Amino acid sequence: MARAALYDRDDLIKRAKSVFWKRGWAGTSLKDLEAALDTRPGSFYAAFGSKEALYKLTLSQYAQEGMDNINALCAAQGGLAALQTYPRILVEDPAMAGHACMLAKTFLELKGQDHPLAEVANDLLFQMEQKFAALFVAAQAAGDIAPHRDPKALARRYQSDLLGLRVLAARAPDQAKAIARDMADELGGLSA
Amino acid sequence: MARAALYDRDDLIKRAKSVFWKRGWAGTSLKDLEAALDTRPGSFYAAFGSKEALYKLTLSQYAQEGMDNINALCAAQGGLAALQTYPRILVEDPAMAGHACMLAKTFLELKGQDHPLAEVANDLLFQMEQKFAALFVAAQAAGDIAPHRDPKALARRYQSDLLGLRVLAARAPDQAKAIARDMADELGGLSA
DNA sequence: ATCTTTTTTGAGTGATCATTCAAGTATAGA
DNA sequence: TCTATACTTGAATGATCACTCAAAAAAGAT
Repeated sequence: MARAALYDRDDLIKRAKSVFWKRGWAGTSLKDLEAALDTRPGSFYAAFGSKEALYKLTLSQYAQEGMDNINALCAAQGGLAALQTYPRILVEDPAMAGHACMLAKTFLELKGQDHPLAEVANDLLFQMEQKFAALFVAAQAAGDIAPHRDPKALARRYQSDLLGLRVLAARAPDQAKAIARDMADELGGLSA
Repeated sequence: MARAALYDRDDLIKRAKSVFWKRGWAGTSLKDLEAALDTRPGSFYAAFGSKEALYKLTLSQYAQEGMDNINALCAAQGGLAALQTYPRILVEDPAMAGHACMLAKTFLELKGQDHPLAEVANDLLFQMEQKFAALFVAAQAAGDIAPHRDPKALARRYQSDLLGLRVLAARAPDQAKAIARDMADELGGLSA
């Protein structure tokens, strides 16, 4: 054995995620990361291998947190209520508001350059969509949503609305709140 | 008098717009632009001054084209019908599909770096919103939308939905068509 | 044909980019 | 205490970035 690392790896990923989320892929330089992580190049590359590998880790952590949030909401309130509350949280939680969805930002920034990270973000977005679809299925089984509705279509529309909502939240936070309310109301009207 | 320029300025802006739209601000290098415009550095800087100045011109041209499209739709079909057709066009027109809204992309990429272009994109998005609001007002006056609805709120929601729609259109074009249809249907239900 | 004015060319600028690596430092096990 | 093994440091790498500028080329005016 020998010397142990001075840093907490998960904490470094968390800090990197915050920087990448805000500044994007090309907008974040290694100097930015070294400052945020308090790390010198050698340690950085020993720990993560490359800027791209670290970005990938932050995307996974970001998506996992999103899943955790949904699951917590779901356990506390049930499926449909969770879907209704989630937009409001996205818009009101100071940790979220101000930045749009990191997955969507990554996809939009890098898709046109055929960068591998765009595909990673896209996959994670699809996983989210499937999670939403599962919640719609459950809500339908519980009788909260009329039988003739297609849960997959509802999930896609829900995610699409969420994306638009979060772009607006980055532009005009107060107006986003009204739209989050509208979304919740509409979900309530799906039983007919 | 003396030698005349070899290029058509508007055509150069159009070509630059296409590159910037696809690759984004940081993802587009001057080499990319020189290749797309068939221009050498000296001419480029004589014509546009800087990469940023050209990007600004492309944003304006992009927004102007959007306005023109809306106005044409409006003249042909009337206000509400135009609002209903627009999402479908955005998703089906091969010139549009595949890329999300350039204004939103620009805003999302550059907002976190406090880049001046983010504010430019934001302003143009607001102008679009006001255009939508005017159409909702007209549709209300024509009796197509119930009096208790708030046209400004409808416009914000419409734009938000459009943004989400166009992100999805960049990810999964075929699924976006179904959502464009949903949006049109919902607008038809606003008379109650 | 010559002059004047403008555009075009392309090598060159310094800055910054992500990344590497040899040398220095710290620690667990013997 | 000594040694083996890892981690940390920071100067250096070549590539690419947006941009400049002096010289060459082109064309209307006379």
